[in-house]
Amino acid sequence: MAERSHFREGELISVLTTEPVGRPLDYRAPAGGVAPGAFVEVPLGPRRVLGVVWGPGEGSFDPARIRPVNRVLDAAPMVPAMREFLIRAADYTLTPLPQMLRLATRAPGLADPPGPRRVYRRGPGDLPDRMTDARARVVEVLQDYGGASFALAELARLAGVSTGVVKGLVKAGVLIEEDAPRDLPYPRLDPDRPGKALTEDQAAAARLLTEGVASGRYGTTLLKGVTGSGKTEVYLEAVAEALRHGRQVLVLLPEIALTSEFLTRVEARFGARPGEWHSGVTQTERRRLWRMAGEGGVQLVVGARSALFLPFRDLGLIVVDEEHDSSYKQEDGALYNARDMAVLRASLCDAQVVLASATPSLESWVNARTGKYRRIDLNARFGPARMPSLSAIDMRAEQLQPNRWISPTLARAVEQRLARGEQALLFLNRRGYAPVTLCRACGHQIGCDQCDARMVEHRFLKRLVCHQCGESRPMPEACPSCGVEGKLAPVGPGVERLAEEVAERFPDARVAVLSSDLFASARALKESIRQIAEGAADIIIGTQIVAKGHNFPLLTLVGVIDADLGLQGSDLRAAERSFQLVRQVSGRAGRSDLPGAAMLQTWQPEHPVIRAILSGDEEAFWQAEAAQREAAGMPPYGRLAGIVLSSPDMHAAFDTGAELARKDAPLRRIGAQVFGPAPAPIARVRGRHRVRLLVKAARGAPLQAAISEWTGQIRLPANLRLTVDIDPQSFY
DNA sequence: AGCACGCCGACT
DNA sequence: GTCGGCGTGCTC
Repeated sequence: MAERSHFREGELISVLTTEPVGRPLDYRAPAGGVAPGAFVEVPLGPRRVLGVVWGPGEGSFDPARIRPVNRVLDAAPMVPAMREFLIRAADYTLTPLPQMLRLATRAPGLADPPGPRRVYRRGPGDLPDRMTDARARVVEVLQDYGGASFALAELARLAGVSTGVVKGLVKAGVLIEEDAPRDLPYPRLDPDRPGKALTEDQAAAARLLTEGVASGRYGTTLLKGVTGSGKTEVYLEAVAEALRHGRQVLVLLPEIALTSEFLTRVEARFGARPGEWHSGVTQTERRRLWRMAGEGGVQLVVGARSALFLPFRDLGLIVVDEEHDSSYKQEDGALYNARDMAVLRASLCDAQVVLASATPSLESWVNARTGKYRRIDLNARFGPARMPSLSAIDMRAEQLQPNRWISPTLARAVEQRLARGEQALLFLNRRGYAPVTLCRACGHQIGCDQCDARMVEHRFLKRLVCHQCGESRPMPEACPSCGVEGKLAPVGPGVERLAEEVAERFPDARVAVLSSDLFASARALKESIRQIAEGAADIIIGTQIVAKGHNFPLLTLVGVIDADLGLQGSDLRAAERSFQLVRQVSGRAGRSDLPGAAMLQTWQPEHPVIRAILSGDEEAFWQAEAAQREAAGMPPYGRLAGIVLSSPDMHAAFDTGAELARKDAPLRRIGAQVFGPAPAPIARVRGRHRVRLLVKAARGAPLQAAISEWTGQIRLPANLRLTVDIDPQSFY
């Protein structure tokens, strides 16, 4: 993007704001001028809003009414590649550009003046007569960090003391309290510290990634490695190479719970902690990281998908860890897939992308096969650990009591592990006590008032919870439909109910339930996982959060309670997701030197997905799945877009849907078909009725342009919202 | 997103 | 006559 480097005072400039005004507006450059990409505050009607200098003014607006920029904010200007990224991402996802800019400015206090903050450091004074353990720890931390200054809370946390101890040391003359500028750069990472010794395979893989980074050009690599093969060590070498070239790195992780383990590894490898970006970090820290991304004061950022919209100055590498994970797809607000947007962003700033996974998405697998991505396989597990042995338990042949879900075969296997002092994991991807609550008097199933979903009993909370909208209410005594008391019965298992069965059958075992809703915070969950990994439990009962990259060295048996869950339904990705999930969770077994086993309880052992998992022949599974999608013209061989119309009035939504379906000429011109309108999978959410249309097009078709033209034909009635989801993750 | 403008029904 | 319902459109 060739552009002017500076606009002089009074010159006409166009500014993109975060307000939903469809295009940039013209303003006059302020005193002292302004650079393209600069973050500015501009007047808009009676308000002052955040904006970015987008380029020279258009000049089509009445010059007399053009107002000047209020002030230029104290932040590094957004680089051209970042602006281009926002434009392209907006075009791709059919999201208005201002909303895209909002994603890129999600940091608190961007407009604040750069004021000082109170910090604490070691002074020249001697240690006081009254030394305590707590005081010694504070002094030790300060020594470890060699004269650095800390915010009060941060220093107290690092030393594991209360803030009072720090204050006390100030009084005693040991510490100095002073003002320091805000938003300091992050400690430098040293890429040349020795890393872990790599195996030959790992070193070869690392070499390929490093060469890519050193080329200074765009490229995407699928790094496929079985659980425990050392993917992280390998891509950390690519990170090191980017750091050597002075370029920034972003590592995306699907779960906050995984970050702290990763931070520890980064610290061990590079000698300092990277920047951290997710919903759990403090506001001050978010602000600091956002600014340092632009200034180049942070070399490595570890974060959730929204970190992709940080205004990096010079991004040289993006790692998308567990790239198949469905949480990379943002499902509310702007609909984007962070994995795909990472590739887009990298292609615009000459960066490399590493997509890491043991069980890649079919999209990435196909892209690697067609040569669009490079593929590197890590096959051997690191050290003595081997892949677990896999077997099916045919539930048709098992003697199962009513309301019991652990088969005798699985129970015997669990008993063996208990006898040997090893751990067993029972995996069931269902939160709560029971998925259905049924009235035995009238047959009524308790549903959510706001959604067309069933309420799930959470016995631990003594409440019914809607997993769709989060609505909850106390567990009733009487049936809300017929009023009869004491006839409500749970149907089917959730992890809480499974825990009851386990407690009955294995009364001496220590049982831990890992389900996201049972923990107050990501921190608490993480701590619990750490204790369990160290042996604090004999039997672990878990939902899918256990499938995501945690290490349990003592674990030698994984029992999948319902391997068929997720095979039903007509969801495009049901087979793929089941395959990935079951493989991931069975990969938890036998990570250290103990051999592991995984047992899958299934009612249909002959199902192709179950057979593919058991055979261990992943390539055969992908090939079969890819052939099926290709024959059906489905992604990644065809393109899809989902359109959801929502309104409090069901008829209004349906009528508009029908009108859209009738006026499909713009779609027909590109050879696309429209299906629907039909009630969306969850036909009612928070009192709004949802109607869905599906557009299917050939791979190369200009889908976005056609959809814009198509939906632009109709005027939406008030109260009716239309959202477009390009490349939807799931639909029915 | 706000906020003003404006075009119709119910009130003093 | 005038207050106020919220549908429509503008913000440089």
